[in-house]
Order: sequence, then C-alpha cells, then structure tokens
Amino acid sequence: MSEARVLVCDDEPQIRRALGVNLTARGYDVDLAETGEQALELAARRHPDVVVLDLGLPGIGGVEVIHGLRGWTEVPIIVLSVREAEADKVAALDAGADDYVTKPFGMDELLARLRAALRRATPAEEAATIETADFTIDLVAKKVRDANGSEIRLTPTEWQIIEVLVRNAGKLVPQRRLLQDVWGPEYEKETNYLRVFLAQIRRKLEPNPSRPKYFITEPGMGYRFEH
Amino acid sequence: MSEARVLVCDDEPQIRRALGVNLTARGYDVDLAETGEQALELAARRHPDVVVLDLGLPGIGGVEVIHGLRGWTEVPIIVLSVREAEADKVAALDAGADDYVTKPFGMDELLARLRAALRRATPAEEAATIETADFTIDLVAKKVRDANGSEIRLTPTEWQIIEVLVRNAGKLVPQRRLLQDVWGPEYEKETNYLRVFLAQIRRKLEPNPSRPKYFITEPGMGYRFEH
DNA sequence: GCATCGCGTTAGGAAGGCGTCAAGCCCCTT
DNA sequence: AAGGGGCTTGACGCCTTCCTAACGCGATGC
Repeated sequence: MSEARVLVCDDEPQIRRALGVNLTARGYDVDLAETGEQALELAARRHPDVVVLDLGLPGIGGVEVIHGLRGWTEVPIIVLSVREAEADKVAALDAGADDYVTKPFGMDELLARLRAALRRATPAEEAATIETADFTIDLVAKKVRDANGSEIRLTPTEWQIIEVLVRNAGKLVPQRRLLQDVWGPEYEKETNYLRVFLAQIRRKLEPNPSRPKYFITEPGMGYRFEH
Repeated sequence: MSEARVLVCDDEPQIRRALGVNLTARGYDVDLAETGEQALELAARRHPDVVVLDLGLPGIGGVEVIHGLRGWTEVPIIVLSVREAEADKVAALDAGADDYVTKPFGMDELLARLRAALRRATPAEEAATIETADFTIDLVAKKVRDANGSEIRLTPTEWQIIEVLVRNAGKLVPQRRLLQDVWGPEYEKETNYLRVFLAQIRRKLEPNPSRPKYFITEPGMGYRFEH
C-alpha cells in the first residue's frame, strides 16, 4: 500500500480541516465528508482503506452510517465522539465499528489507531517476494527461483545474509552490521566470512559472478543489494 | 467459532478474577496469566483468538509481550493500562496492539471491543480440506484419505505437526515454531522429535518417502508443506 | 616501482544436521 | 495381568555446511 485512502466524516469544520491537514501531511489520500449521506456516497465511489467517522452527525446518524457501510464493505471504521457513555461505545462497536475514540482526542493517538486499523486490514498482501530479471526471492517460503523457474538452494547462512541485504534493498549495509546480524556481535571483525559467503551467493544467483549486478561491494564500507 | 478462547494477562488479581468470571459467564474459554512470560507461554500452547494484556506488568513489560506475540501470530491484542499518556498508547499500538483501553474501564465497553476484535479476526473460514495427487487432508474431520479413498490413520502428534505445516502451506515453518506449537516452548531444542515424526509422516503419506514431494526439509531452518 | 591493503576465489577438514532404526517406557485397553 | 499403540531416547552413517587458510589480483599510497 503506497498511500492509503482515508475517508473523514465530521460535521464540525475545524475538525475536518485539522484531520485533513494532518493526514495529508502524513501522506494519506484524504476524502472529506460533512454529512452521513455524503460519507456513504464518497465511500461507495472512492473505496477508502479506512473511515474516520464522527458519531454526532446531523441528518442520518453515525450508527446508521456504520450500518450502511457494513452492508457492503469491511473497511475499518474508527468512530469519533464526544459521548463518553459506555452504552454509546457499545452500540457503535456492535454496529460494526472497529474503534472508538473520545473527543477531545490527541492527534498522535488517532494516527496510531489509524495505523493499527490499516495494518490489520492488509494481512494477506505480504509482498515478501522480490523479483529481478534473473531470479525471484520469496522471503516467507524461503525459496529462490531462477528465470526458468527452477529452484536454487541456499544454505541457512546464505539466507540470513540475503535477508538483511534484501530488506535494505538499495541501501548500503555496513560490514559490521551484517556480521553482527548474522554471526553475532563478537564477530564484527571477521570480514573474511563476508567475502567467502558473498562469493558463494554470487555464484548461485549472479548471471556473471565476477561482475555482480545485484550484490554490490562498496569497498571498505559494506554491501548493497540492488534490483 | 463456537466459543472463542481469550488469554487475559494482568498482574492484579482482582482484575484477573473479574475478567475471568465475566468472560467465562459470556461463554468465552478463558486462560489467565499473571506475568508476561506466562502469557507468551500460554499463547504459544493454547493459540487464543484474542489477547487482553495489561501494559504495566512486572518482569518483561507489556510492549515486549506484544513484540513476542507479533513474532509469530496475528492474534488481536487489546491493551489495558492505567496510563493515559498519548505516547504510551502510540507505542503500544505501533508495537502491534489492536486496541488500547484505559483503566478504569467499563466491562461492557471491554466486551464490545472484544467482540469487535473477534469479528474482525474471523473473516474467511479457511478451506478445511487440502487435496494433492496422492492424498486428501480434511482438517475439521481430522482424516486423511489416500488416492483410492481408503483412510490413513495418523497419531495425535502426527496430526498436530501436519496441521501446523498445512495451515502454513507454501511457507517455511521454522523448527523452533513447530516444536513450540506441538510440544511446548521448553522443547524448542529437541529437533530429534521432528526428525522422527517427519519420517513417520512421510512413510504414511509420501509416495516415495525417501524423496519427499510434500513435506520438504530445509536443512538448518525448518520444514515446508507443498502441494 | 614497490609495499600494503582489501577483496575475490578456492579447497580441505571439522562439525553438525538429517534420516533411519531399534529399544525402552508409559498409558490405555482388554 | 497381559498386550499394544504411541512417544521418547539414543546410536549410527551419510551428507552438507561452515570455518579456516592460502593465493592472486587490483587499487592505492609512498
């Protein structure tokens, strides 16, 4: 998910604006609605990844909006409300809301709850597989396939090294960090290990091991994975 | 889900008891833990459907428990805390918690949040039967049939191993995780067990046990079920 | 031009993991 | 009391992986 779409529905202009500004600044794609009707319509048209909903709306109420949404979508709903009463919270949550935040709320808390809701909503899409022109790395299955689709076997140590490098793709990983992550802090001087294993990895994955395309050495500093 | 399993972790006895009584009365299957260590161990053994966790634990703290759980499970975590500070909420939520409730809390609200968490967590009834060219596994009936339709008998331990592997089909399951799930956390070094039982399983299910097609060993790392 | 340093490459031996088998133990059934 | 099924435990051979040491090469600095 590059940028999540958030639908904010509140009848108070200052809250709409505050949320709009803050969320946009954080890189979210924000839709603003003033009434429940608007919210339902916008939700249907824009398919937000999460909804922030004020309970005290004029016209059709917040709980009805929840019902309306739950009729066709499982999008996470975070309810805002000035009402502290337990009965209100229970009603909103049982109607299908995911979270209930009492006004006045802290922006940081709301953002954290937003992140939590978004994190939950995207479980299956574990894009833990990295593709290049010459091979594909699947980090959860712990498998590598070459361009023909045949499997390439890697040893545990080779995997650990590749995991660190791939998880920091494009960035330089210092030798010390690799050694500490894979062998432990007391091995931070054993740069020999890295040379041996990087050669092994390149022999298995690089089309031309003597001219690495993917596992790049930065002399004196560390290694970098590029794709 | 007929009755959901709830793991409650709180160091205050009166809260443990109150939650235990209330949740049991509502038909939940409740496990109680007093410390973070206990909670992690119970979670590994019992696989709760939701965790209620006090943040102010003695010993290893609540946030560490969250990290420990998130290392291997996506079970919903509801955090309880006396701390109102926004920073605490943000930290807990970003560590992987799903919800944050401030003490003192209303039981009805907590129950509603529990229902919300459970509702979210049980979306897709997983396909309970897995078919391969050589056998069919029915996870709910706990039965395996070979290609001719005749039943293959499996022992309880064999079942537990197969269940973990099959539920993570395609993914590599680390030895430690298998040992913890089947025998308990204190057995995480007994890789002997895995060798013995995997051989047993292969003898019963693989067409050619010495060349496994389905139950694959990744030396030094773990096992993987493929179909 | 020479010494030095870091990196890549190779090969061999020690160590450890895996599959396999068999014996012993425990608990449940008969 | 006897039997059996299932789980633990230990021993063995095989094979892979990892560590280690040595050498060559190129770049850099003196």
